[in-house]
Amino acid sequence: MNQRLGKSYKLTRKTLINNIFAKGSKINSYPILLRYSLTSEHLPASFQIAFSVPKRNFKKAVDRNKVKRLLREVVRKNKGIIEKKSLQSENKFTLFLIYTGKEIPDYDNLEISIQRVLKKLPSAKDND
RNA sequence: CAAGCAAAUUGGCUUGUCGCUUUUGUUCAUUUAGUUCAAAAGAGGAAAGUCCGGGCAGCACAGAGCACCAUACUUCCUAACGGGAAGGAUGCAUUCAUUUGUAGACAGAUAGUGCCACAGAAAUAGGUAGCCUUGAUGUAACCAUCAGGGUCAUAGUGAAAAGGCGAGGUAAGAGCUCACCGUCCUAGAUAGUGAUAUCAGGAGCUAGGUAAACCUUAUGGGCUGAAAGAUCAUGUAAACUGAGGUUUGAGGGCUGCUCGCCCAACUCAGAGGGUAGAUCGAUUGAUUCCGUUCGCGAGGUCGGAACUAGAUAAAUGACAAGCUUCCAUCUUUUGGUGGAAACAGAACCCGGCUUAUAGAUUUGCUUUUUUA
Repeated sequence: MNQRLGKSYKLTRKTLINNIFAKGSKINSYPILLRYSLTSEHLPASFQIAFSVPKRNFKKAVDRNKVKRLLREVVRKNKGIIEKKSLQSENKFTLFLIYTGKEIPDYDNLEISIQRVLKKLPSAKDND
């Protein structure tokens, strides 16, 4: 199965990010906070996602990098969950994943947490 | 041999699976963007703090003064520096020894102002006690009282009390005079590029500290930073360019103030702006390595070779196994079990400084123990 998560999956456009925070929904399940939205614009990939680790909880850049790499790795292995949710629709997910924990997680526990959050995502529906 | 301190160097490795960024080739589609597969490359000594200096870029590069800021022994290195090298003087420690080591924003306290608790007669200046002495009065005299003069030798202080010590000298004293030491001065001599050193001559010698207090002197400094700035692409501004041109001044500009300078209503012509995005800026450079030669050294000359991250909501990772090192514990030992892998992540690029840093290696110094 394809487990790639390249550059096209990266959420970079400012307007889309602002849209998530303005109109999107959120799922809070410690230590993960997921904000998401649906868009009908053309995206180069099946969804786009951004990762964030607050500077408040991790003062050192090394630690923030490590957590973000772990987050990206887990999502890469589990991206099928997101793709299944939007198979039936023209719209695509834009996601913003924030790690709210205060300690560096290990891989296995983080995978359980993220799978739990992703499964709460509703299935996408076409706009009327 | 062990421990400590200082300096320098180094800053884990291998395999498998799944992935990320860039470049090159390649497949598909094609105006591009994209996409398949393969190969190559992919964090540091501090990438950090953003403390100095420079390159580069822009700001309308006439300028002057004041203010403000920085620096402060000498010579040299460097693109430059507040950095570095070598040296000088001073303090401290050490030594037979200016012998060795070490420290520091090491211009000026004789331009001026301020501050210095407590103590002390007195703190930058006077005369409290004391000593010596003159006059008056009292007294036989010693002496006492009053008024004046000289003086810092004596004084339970203090960080500091009019260079120190000895001799002469004096009514008592005093660099008042002298020897030695100290201090200051010199278009002096010698040595040195120089800071300065040694010697010579002169001055009786005007004074404690603080300039990381104000300040003075000398030298230097325009401001803003890569979110700078440039280009592209639906098209039309009050912003830009050129020509003409009014007002004497409201407003604006390249930092704070003053002066000075410039722009500026409007008309005509030209050219296109903003938001989002993309590309350039952006990695070939005061580059790295090797050799050569000059220099005590920091470094410089010459020759050869190499290309060594280029991301941008920001790549360089995850999992598994093994090795290596360290720690704890069990064990007589071999070894077993468990844990850990320092500090830390490029963001335009260089040169420095500062701070963080487990373990390993090397060198030097100090101390202790053991053996001979």
